[in-house]
Amino acid sequence: MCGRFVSREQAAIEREYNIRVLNPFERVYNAAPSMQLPVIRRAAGGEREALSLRWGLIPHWWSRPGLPTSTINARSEEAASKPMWRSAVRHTRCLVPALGWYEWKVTPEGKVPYFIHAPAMAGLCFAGLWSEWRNPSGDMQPSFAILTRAASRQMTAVHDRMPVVLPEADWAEWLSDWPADHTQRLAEKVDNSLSEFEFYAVSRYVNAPRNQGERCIEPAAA
DNA sequence: CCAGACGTTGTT
DNA sequence: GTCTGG
DNA sequence: CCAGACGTTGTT
DNA sequence: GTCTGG
Repeated sequence: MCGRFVSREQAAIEREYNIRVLNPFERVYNAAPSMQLPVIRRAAGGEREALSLRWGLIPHWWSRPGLPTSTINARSEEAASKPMWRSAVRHTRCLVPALGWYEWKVTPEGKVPYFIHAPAMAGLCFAGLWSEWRNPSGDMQPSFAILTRAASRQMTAVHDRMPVVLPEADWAEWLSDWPADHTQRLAEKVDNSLSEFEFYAVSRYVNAPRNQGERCIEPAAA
C-alpha cells in the first residue's frame, strides 16, 4: 500500500503539470498521513490548481468525534461502489505528485523500508480522490486519499499492495468530467497504470515521521 | 421501517 | 493490545 | 505507514 | 449522503 511518500516541490509541479503554483511547496521527504500535502485538482473554472490538502480523506457526512484513521488509501477494486468513496470516484478525483513512495518489506530480521521511484528519479503521479468536510467550527476541511491496487509482479518483491500510478497520458482524463461509467473508467485507468519502477532499501531513519530531509532516501548502509 | 455503519493493511 | 498523532 | 501514548486529582 | 442489518 502506500502510507508514506516523498512529495514534490513547487518548481517540479509547475514544470510537470504545466500550471502556475503560488504556494511555495517544499519537497517533503517523509510525507505521512494527516499532513497537508500538495495535490492537483480541477478548479471551478475548469483550470488545474495545486493546493495542500490533508492526507486522510474525511467524507462530507463525517460526524463522529474523532477523524477517520483508515482513509489514507482507497482500494481501487471496490472504490467505485463503496459509500465511502463512490462520490469522490465520480466527481472529485485529483492527482498527487510524488518523487516516490516507501514500503516496508517484512523480513526475518524485521521490517525494512524501501524507497520506490521512477527511472532517473523522474516524478510520479498517484491517482487520488478528494473531499470536503465542514468541521464543528464551520470551517471547510479539504482532504485526499490515494488509490491502491495489487502489487505488480515486479513490486511483489517488496509488498503485495501499491499505489495506482498514472502515466502522464492519463492525467488529463483523470481530472476530466466523468458523467457516466465511472466504474469502468476507473478500472481502465487502473489497468493502464504503471507497474515498473526502481527501488532500494533505505535506513530505518524514515520510520519516525518526525525525521525529515534527504537522509530519508539515502540508500541503507550495506 | 429505523439504526448504525461507512475505511485499509496486516496479522491472527 | 489498541488508539492517536505525525 | 510507524511511533508513541495509554491516567487522575489537586495544586500551581 | 447512502447502504446494510435487524
